[in-house]
Amino acid sequence: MAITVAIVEDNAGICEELEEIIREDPGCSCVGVCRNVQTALRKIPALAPDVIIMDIQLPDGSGIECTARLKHLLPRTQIMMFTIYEDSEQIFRALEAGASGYLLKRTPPEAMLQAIREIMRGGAPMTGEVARKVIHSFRRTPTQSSDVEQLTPREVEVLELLAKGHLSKEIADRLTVGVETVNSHLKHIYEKLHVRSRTEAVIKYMK
Amino acid sequence: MAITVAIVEDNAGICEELEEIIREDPGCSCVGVCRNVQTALRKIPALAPDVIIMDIQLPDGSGIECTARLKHLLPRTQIMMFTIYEDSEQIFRALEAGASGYLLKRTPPEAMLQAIREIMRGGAPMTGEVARKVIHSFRRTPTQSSDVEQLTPREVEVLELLAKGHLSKEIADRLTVGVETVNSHLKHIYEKLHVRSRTEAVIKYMK
DNA sequence: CGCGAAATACCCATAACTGGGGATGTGACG
DNA sequence: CGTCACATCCCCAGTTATGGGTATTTCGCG
Repeated sequence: MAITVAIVEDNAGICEELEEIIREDPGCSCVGVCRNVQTALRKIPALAPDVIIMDIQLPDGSGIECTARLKHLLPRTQIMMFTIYEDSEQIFRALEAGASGYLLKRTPPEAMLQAIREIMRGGAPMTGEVARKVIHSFRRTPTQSSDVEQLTPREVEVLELLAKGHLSKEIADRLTVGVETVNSHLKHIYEKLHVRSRTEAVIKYMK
Repeated sequence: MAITVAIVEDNAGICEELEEIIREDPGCSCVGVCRNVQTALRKIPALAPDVIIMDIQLPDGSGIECTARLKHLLPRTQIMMFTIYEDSEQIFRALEAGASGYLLKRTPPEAMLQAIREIMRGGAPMTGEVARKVIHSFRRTPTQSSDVEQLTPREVEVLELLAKGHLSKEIADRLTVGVETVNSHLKHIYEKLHVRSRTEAVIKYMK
């Protein structure tokens, strides 16, 4: 059975090019084309396509907002961003909204079919630069760890419970020690993390 | 000029296979092979290869720890994980440690050369399943918004300052209102978020 | 053995927070 | 005009947290 694809894209040229490529492939069929957010939200839920190709810059709103709404209505539909924006802000917001792929428009159109198959296989097709930005966002800044890592094992244990929102008394019970002990640990934690309250400590711990 | 590659891998068969594939490519050259973490940390810094292919399970420790140390010594070297582990825990820890690629061992060896070129171009080669897991980690859970979004604008303002670690008094000054007002807002915030302390509120706010 | 770090526990004063009450003014909405 | 949500302020009693001590035990290191 063919993969059903819907397109949300305002540029007529790109739109037709995409449509043609998809129609030419026997494994895919294009079931709908929308030129703006409003039409997309009205028509696509009924179509329930397997894949949506989504532009970001649309005449009546953002494709990211549109992605969030459609993903909510169609959780099993895979949404692939197809845009000129390659700044981290747009990328992360699109992924938060529920996109599973992110291709830049400079990507050769032929690669789109490849990407559609990839996204249906459970992959996440991305342009190389996008992938690198995503990966980089995981990088742990070596600053914070330096602070947290000079805590003793016991102090880390206390801090973990603190970061779950427990009171000192609850932490004491969990560790089967006195409240006074927890207070002592907290004092040391505050000193080492250079903070003045449990809230600040938790914020620092959670980065 | 050829791309220099070092391999950290304990399995002799895989190791030789990788080495051969790399040697056969005119654009790459294999400059070192290590069978464990200790050797890798001793030999590779002097080799300063362009790319390191890193296993995770090594006889004398974790390739993730090894990745963190090598990346610190050689910031411009690209490190590609090559492993059987596909659980999110390992993936994210490897990326945090500084890896720029993550291939599973079931990946056909021929794809390795492709991946090496990709990683040098500034990309981030990943197996499809890995890419999807990475992307999914960005998904915003719709739970948070439900709770937080029923706060009034002013309450959100207070919560934001709370999440920066400020005391009630500091929040009051920043908003040019009395401490009592901030306390009132806090009471309402606690009710709406179903929490009992500022720390819990901040945790909930930061997800 | 002596030293220091870590974990444990206690005391205490001050400060901050929590949760209950009530009170006022404003602005939106029907 | 009345109602309601919101923001503002106040009081107060009880709890919790903060920061300054001190002290004991255990454990590893030289």
